Amino acid sequence: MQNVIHLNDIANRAHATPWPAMVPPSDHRRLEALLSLMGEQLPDAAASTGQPILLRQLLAGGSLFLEGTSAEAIHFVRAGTFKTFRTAEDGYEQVLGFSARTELLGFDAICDGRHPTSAMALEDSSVYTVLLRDLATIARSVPAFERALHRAVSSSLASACEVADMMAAVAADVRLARFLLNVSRRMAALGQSPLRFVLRMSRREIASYLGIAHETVSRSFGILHSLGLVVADKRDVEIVDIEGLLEVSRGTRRSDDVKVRATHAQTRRLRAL
Amino acid sequence: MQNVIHLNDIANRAHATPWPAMVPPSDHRRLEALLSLMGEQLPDAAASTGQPILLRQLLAGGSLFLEGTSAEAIHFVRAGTFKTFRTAEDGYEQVLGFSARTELLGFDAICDGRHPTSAMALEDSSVYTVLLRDLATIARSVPAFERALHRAVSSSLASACEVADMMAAVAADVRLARFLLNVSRRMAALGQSPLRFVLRMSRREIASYLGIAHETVSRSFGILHSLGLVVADKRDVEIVDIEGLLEVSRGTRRSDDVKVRATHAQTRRLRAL
DNA sequence: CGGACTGTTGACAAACTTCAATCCGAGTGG
DNA sequence: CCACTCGGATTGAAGTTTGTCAACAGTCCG
Repeated sequence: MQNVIHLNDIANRAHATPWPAMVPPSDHRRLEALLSLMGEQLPDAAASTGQPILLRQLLAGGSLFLEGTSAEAIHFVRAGTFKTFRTAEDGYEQVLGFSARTELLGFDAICDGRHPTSAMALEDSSVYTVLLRDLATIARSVPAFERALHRAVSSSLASACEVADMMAAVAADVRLARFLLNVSRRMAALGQSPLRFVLRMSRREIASYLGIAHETVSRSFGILHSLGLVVADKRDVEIVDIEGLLEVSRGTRRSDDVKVRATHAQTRRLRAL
Repeated sequence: MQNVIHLNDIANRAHATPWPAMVPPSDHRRLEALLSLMGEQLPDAAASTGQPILLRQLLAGGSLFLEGTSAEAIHFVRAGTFKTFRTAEDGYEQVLGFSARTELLGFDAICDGRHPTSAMALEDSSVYTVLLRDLATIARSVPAFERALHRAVSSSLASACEVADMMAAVAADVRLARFLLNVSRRMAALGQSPLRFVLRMSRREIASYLGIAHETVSRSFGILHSLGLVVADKRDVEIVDIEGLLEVSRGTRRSDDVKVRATHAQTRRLRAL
């Protein structure tokens, strides 16, 4: 309900703002731009299929799609930042990830036709949207698009692993260190400074993402600061000692669990011979 | 290294066992079986492309692929159970997920050509293997395969969300409750009893997956037992009161975090008008 | 039977969540 | 225009959960 209102609102103000909510498709150039974004060569000129690729722009706080709604498209982030999240029955919001330029959103809805998550813009953002209806056609007629899609999906899976990496194994300050290093790497990949950046998400969102209380996030920032590793003022972050931060990020749980596990695995393999 | 040894060993004993490690491709029938497994219609007879789809069989404890090795194929689980995991420098093993029949493994390696995770069989298992070299060709020539692939990838993404759901938000006994319900649903989806099943993984693996100590897993089993919700003897589990288990699984953190967040989002949207 | 592993339980210390108070910045309304 | 409110962020104190260390029962296998 809220989203309907919201989307309408965005659409309504389209005439009054330099950010129209939905740009009508302009064949080929759009595809070219998308492939360029995703690091693929331009399609051979013959590939001008005229398939509709939409450019959609959202304001900070705008929803790209909502949990539970039917899946109609996938989206490649062109600019800005999104968070994906699920909302529990009691209203608790679990942040599942943050997505920046070149990342893919909405693909997890294909398997059952409904979005298992919501996605919201954390700042003014824009995405290339490909309708599911056209997906197979484009993929088949433009190999470069298919490659880009496969890589984007694969990246999504890989970064899902990183989420687990951060949440599952460690103390709060180590989680925060890993999070900051993760952000740092992403910034570098986007050609921005990996040592000085502005977080686009609130402490609460970070806390939900890392699986800790937001007060603990603040305290962990304090710990990293007192160790001389980072300087943070609200959302402005500077990494002072990245080596030290890496050192902290290596902390895990007690590791005796595992060595036995490895031994066990070897045992099983040997036993199998 | 170990895996090379291992695979060779498996291959060596192929002549002495009913479980050959690598079955030579037998065109078309293999593809048909794979598509049937993935819930797609048989391809039109014309689609007999003769693309190699391998059937690979592994013993309990065998590695399907190892973290850091170059990616050469993707795998559809035909039978058995796998765990995927990453090993930290200090040897701590973070379990990222468990995969059963119809699930896809190895796709997260496509983006950079190296496996970010390892996969190991928890019991005797078998997979259909499609070489990356052939992937685009098959996908383009067999639409049903492409659909199946997209759905499988999408499912992987969706279940990655569930991991986050379990690990990030809750007390240990709630995590365990969610885990058991998750297993229960998967069992149901595979046509087995959702109320009585055998876990294929150890307490340590569950603990790593849920991000808690293995002793805490034992204690949480004890709590769920004392609440009259489940009866567990080692890896044999019976869900006695699934409603009660669902009730427990709904527990989250204090939820005031979120409601404000929603208000905030609305504010931003309204402000934007 | 010894060795190795799984699973369970107890005790204690450490870390975290929660509740609470405060500061600050931004937008609202008088 | 300024006081006011609301939410973000930080910090303190208290209570609880959980991780860790340790010991032990049960199982499988050589």
